[in-house]
Amino acid sequence: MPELPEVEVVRRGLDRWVRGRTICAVEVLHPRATRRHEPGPADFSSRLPGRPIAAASRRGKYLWLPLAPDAKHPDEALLGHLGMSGQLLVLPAEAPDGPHLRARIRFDDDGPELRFVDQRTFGGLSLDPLVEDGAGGHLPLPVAHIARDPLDPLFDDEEFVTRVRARSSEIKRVLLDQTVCSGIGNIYADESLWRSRLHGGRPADRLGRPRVHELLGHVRDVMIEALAQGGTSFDDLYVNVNGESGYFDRSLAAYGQEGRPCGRCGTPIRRIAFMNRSSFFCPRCQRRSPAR
DNA sequence: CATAGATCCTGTATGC
DNA sequence: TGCATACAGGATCTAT
Repeated sequence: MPELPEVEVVRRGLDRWVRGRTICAVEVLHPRATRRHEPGPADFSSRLPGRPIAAASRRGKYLWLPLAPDAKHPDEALLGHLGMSGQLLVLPAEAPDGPHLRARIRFDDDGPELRFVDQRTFGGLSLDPLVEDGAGGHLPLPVAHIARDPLDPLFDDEEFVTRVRARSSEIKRVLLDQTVCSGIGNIYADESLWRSRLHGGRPADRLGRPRVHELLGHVRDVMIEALAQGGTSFDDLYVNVNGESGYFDRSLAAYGQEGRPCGRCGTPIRRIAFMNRSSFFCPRCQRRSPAR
């Protein structure tokens, strides 16, 4: 599932293969692909041709391609979210359409095209105005409420710790709240909690500042490590989140490891249902009630 | 306002 | 074999 490191790999691919090119044709093949674009798929398709792509940007799990502004067009961006199963592929125009192709973007240089492929259709594309981010930058309007991510140079560690400790919810839920800190999904939440020896069910407001600082450090570490691995498994003409093969060899200590021995103490990793999904943890290293 | 839970979706895996 | 069910889960919506 694409979380911050996977999305960053895609962003880098888009920056390399799509930035500077001018869109010439857009096809929407599934209505859900543009459901977040309020004016509808026809409007989405008709407003993009002729617009050059100026950059490839990201905050948390959101990706966007700022479009070069001109006299007729204000600052706006092609915004994308991969959801659970979305892929943005750069492929030769003659490559056959694979299954679950939801949208196609062609360029006026007749080079490789951009395809949005999404089996479970939780992802989507839209065209949105850019607004100021309060620090001299811009971001798409639907992303304005999303917090900076831990790899953002302007991420404020002290503010994060304060905001986490202001919440009475379980710490895992707070980690997954994209308005507190963006980019963390179920996998990296479990991995960070395991490294921190924290049970995801611990109330956030009962953790001391040093504990939350340490947790943030582990969040950052696990993301940087995953990014370093992800950067190697892609070939050039293929901008891909290969949810199955590319990243499943990540060295996961907790996520998906039910029944396998904890890397620290050997106790079998347990799986419990939480927030309509699974949580994996070591029942010995990660106690719900802290030892006295 | 903060919080918790339901909901969207479809291919794959599992159970009877 | 075939059908039904569980599962994967990010973001948003609704209810309290």
